[in-house]
Amino acid sequence: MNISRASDYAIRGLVYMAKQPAGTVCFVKDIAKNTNSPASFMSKIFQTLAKSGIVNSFTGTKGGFTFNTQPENITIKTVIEIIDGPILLNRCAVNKSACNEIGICDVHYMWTDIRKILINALNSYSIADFATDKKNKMEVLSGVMQ
Amino acid sequence: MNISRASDYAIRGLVYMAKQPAGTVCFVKDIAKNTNSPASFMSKIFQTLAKSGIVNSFTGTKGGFTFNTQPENITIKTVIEIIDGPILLNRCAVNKSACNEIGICDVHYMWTDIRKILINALNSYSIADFATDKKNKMEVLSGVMQ
DNA sequence: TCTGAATAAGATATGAATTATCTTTATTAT
DNA sequence: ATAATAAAGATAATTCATATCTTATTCAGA
Ligand code: SF4
Ligand code: SF4
Repeated sequence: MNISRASDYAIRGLVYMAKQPAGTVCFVKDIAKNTNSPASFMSKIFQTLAKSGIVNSFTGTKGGFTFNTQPENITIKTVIEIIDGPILLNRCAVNKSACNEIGICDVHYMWTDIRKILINALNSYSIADFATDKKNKMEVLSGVMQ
Repeated sequence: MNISRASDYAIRGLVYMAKQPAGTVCFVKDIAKNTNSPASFMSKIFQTLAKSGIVNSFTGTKGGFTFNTQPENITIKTVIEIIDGPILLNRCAVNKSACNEIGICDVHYMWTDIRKILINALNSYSIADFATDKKNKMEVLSGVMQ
């Protein structure tokens, strides 16, 4: 039921990037430091993000990462899918051959239903939502905070 | 993000039980056979369900399991929590000491929000929903099925 | 042009959790 | 007694999450 640590790090790493001036080339070292995450692990994570195309990577001295997609257009669902793979609560959700009960299973439908709800929720937040001042964000996201 | 196999088995095992006449004492052997699940594993799972109190266990010949809570009142959330533990998408959701970013973390609020949505969805289905004829169930749950 | 530092990319290792299975014990009906 | 059942505990196999280590790439400066 948990998302992985890797996804948590990825999201917060991208939020850190989104807080920098647009176009800034960010080093893994700095991203890791500012998110209290292991640099070596974060490096791996950003490799995966780069492969997916949502960030650019530049090797060598002065290398690093920049956004290739606007933070507004990167949803939490997108990030989790890149890092953890397809979002699913039960194996039958996406892969028909993952379970041979499909067709006779009473509860299969429920999982597709709940999965839709979850995906919708994860899609309703973008990286950009967290890049602005925290107080403002809270007010925007929750409507009213006391 | 996945629920465990154990929870999947538990849910389908309980649905099988709910299909039997009320009060029937069910053997793990039969529950496992009718759900295509490993009997030894299912035995372990029902031990846990019994400990939680939602089913009764009877040892000895003609022993087995019966409901201790009406299937209508056993939601999917209940079952998953018994088997997999508290429902959470990220470690910060329930345990404040699980992450030392809490307090400074930009995205913490999001996880509490999405968690609520997920829990609500899991609570909207009960074991009894799947114990009746499949076609009827589909119609009830989805409103209109084509 | 060389050398070295900074960086990402790729390969490997560790550890924990999941998914079972096996064995023994306790209980009960016949 | 015997057979049938679950409970309990130990252990094994597998998979996955997590993290580190090694290699390749790029660039700046001598
Ligand atoms: S819910 Fe049904 S179809 Fe889905 S994995 Fe479980 S048994 Fe298979
Ligand atoms: S979202 Fe923030 S508070 Fe929650 S686990 Fe991740 S870093 Fe910690």
